[in-house]
Amino acid sequence: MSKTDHLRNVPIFTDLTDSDLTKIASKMVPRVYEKGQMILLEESMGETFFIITQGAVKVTRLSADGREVILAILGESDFFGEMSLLDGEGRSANIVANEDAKVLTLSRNDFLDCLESYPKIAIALLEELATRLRKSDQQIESLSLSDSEHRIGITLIRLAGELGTIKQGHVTIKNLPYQQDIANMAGTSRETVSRTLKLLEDKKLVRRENRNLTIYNFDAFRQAFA
Amino acid sequence: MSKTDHLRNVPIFTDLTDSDLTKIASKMVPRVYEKGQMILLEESMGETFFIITQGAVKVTRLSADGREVILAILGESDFFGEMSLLDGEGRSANIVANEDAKVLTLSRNDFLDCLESYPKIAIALLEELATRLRKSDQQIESLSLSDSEHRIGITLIRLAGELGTIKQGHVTIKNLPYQQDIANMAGTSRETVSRTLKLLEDKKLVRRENRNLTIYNFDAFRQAFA
DNA sequence: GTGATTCTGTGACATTGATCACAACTGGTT
DNA sequence: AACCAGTTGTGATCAATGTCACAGAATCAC
Repeated sequence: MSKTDHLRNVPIFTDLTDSDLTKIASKMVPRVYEKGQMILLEESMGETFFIITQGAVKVTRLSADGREVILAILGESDFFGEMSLLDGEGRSANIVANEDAKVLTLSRNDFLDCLESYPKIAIALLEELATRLRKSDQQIESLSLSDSEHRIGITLIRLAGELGTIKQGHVTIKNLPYQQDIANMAGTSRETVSRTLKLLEDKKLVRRENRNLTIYNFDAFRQAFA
Repeated sequence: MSKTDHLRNVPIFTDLTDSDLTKIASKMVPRVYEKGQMILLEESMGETFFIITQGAVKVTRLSADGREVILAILGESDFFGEMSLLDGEGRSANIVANEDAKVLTLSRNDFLDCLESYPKIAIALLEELATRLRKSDQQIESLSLSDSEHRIGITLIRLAGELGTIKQGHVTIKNLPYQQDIANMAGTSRETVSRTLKLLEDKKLVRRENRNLTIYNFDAFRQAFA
């Protein structure tokens, strides 16, 4: 798949003509990372915009004593790095390749040029940031008000949205992340995730086999937890 | 103060010329709310953009059983309502006047027109959303990793930023919100806030008198909690 | 000023869920 | 097959903090 083809799938570029896409694509530089590799480090100045063309990355923050919060897991056609470019502050999160990943990068100036020259990109980006803010707000709510079982349920819903495939009403998350990662997304401990997944299985809400997890009735599940 | 003067103070309009400001101001309609009044209701479709010219509002989400999370407290020159306009989703939060408040409103169409006609507004708005997203991420981190004392400390820092006045190194928050509201911002209980404020006072980190709270050494305080 | 209402302080108690410790499993490697 | 590192399951323990209950303060309304 060509660079241009990749760009076409990215929400913020969908409104552009092919020739505009090609122009932008020509400025983008591909890079490759292996699983576990750090892509962006907290505290460093962000100077690059990234689009994921293959694989997945996790966006994290680390506490002083080394514990980790996972803010998001991003996959193909998702992008990151825009925050520092927009408000000029240093990076506030780390990005790590969660599996082998390929990305396209755009320099600060080229990115800002795009925004100036294509107002549609700016507006689409606003849309995307609004959506992210909405998700963050939900996350804050659930961390504030829900117990660990609900938080884990909500985390599974998030994962289903990002990594799941639907098949006649039930959603399967292939290659479920490690329990430690789920814990870091849900703001709880690894052991609690282990116990809760078992509980959900006992309640016949989900089934696990190998590294896959299936939510039997996704709508009911959402109803129960969100 | 005229409408135009108010607009000039709003970050997303600062780059505009006076004549542009006047043009926008002419489309804005003022409204007044009294303390406690609901300005926007969750679930309803957002169709208006608001700028606060006087007073303060709180942005909340409510759980099924009536508990409340306060996502933000907004004051003069802050704005809200833009999220639904941008991504077309229904409202995800409630807005309540926290004290008597005056606002200027802009209709959906006029707002979107502004974005199209003044790319600078779009870019400034991107900046603002990036900043908010950053704050949300911090909030998620602290809810996930910090104990109640730290979360309350961080909440006081947020409040200081929004409502505080600096005076030779120490910051005073006049008219400290009720403990219940602080609890709803910090994701803890009212009683814990009461005990923790006392603890911070015992540690000589803050002083309380009447409804004001002073943080003696703001930098040190931030160091200790953020 | 008096009463009513709303906020705050504080003890007692119950509970959630973190932590520790270790066993069992899994998947890859030699 | 035997090993090993990385995951997961599970019991025991315990501290943090939510909840309940009520008293004392502050504020508001008349």
